[in-house]
Amino acid sequence: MTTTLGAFYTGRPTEEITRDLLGHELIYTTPAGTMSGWIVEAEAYLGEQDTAAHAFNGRHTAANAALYDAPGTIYIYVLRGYYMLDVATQAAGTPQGILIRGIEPHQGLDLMRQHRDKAVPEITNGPGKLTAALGLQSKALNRTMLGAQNLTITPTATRQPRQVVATARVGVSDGSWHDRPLRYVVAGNPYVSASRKRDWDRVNHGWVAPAKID
DNA sequence: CGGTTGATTCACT
DNA sequence: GTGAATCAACCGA
Repeated sequence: MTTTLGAFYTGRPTEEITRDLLGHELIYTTPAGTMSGWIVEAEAYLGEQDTAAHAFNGRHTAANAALYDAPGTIYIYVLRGYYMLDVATQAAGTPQGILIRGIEPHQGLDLMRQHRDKAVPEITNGPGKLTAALGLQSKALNRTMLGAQNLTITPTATRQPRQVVATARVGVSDGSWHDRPLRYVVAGNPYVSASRKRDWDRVNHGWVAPAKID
């Protein structure tokens, strides 16, 4: 059987895919070095019906065309000067997707610091922050597939969340879907955006087991 | 072609 | 917690 990386992103509801994506590792390879991190926060956007989605009501423009592409296609857009990283889910023509909102750095933290001079966890605890840390400051990869260039996400989880919590999406205050629990986070992880210090799991960061020593 | 708008972040109080 | 910066993209004229 042929398994493509994109196969992970279709065949079941986008909510389920989004929840499942926590613990997968985002890996960006550049001439200066490799940077990677475990996904700790992500949001599902469910297409034409979703009042908060870019494809709400069938909106289809040059800027959001990636959402209509094959599952596993990278969707990058700029919001208030910040680059956002999404992955298209579902078959081509069904414009659903996942916004990556937080990663826990694994490889290349020093390189991330060169791109974004902040202490942990502020370096990658938001959607615009993590792209800045990676130095992903262009739309060059928009509408390309994960794994086709120098940005990929592991097809399976490399760490397992102890508990996943679903909440309303951040920055979605209007529309009938504003309360839907489509944001998934690794409970207790410090790299979850706007998380409280007192809620952090300082020992395992909300994972079932500590990271392996490479 | 100009006014408006965010799936945000940061510096303040 | 609140306000302001910021800018590509959208939309109506």
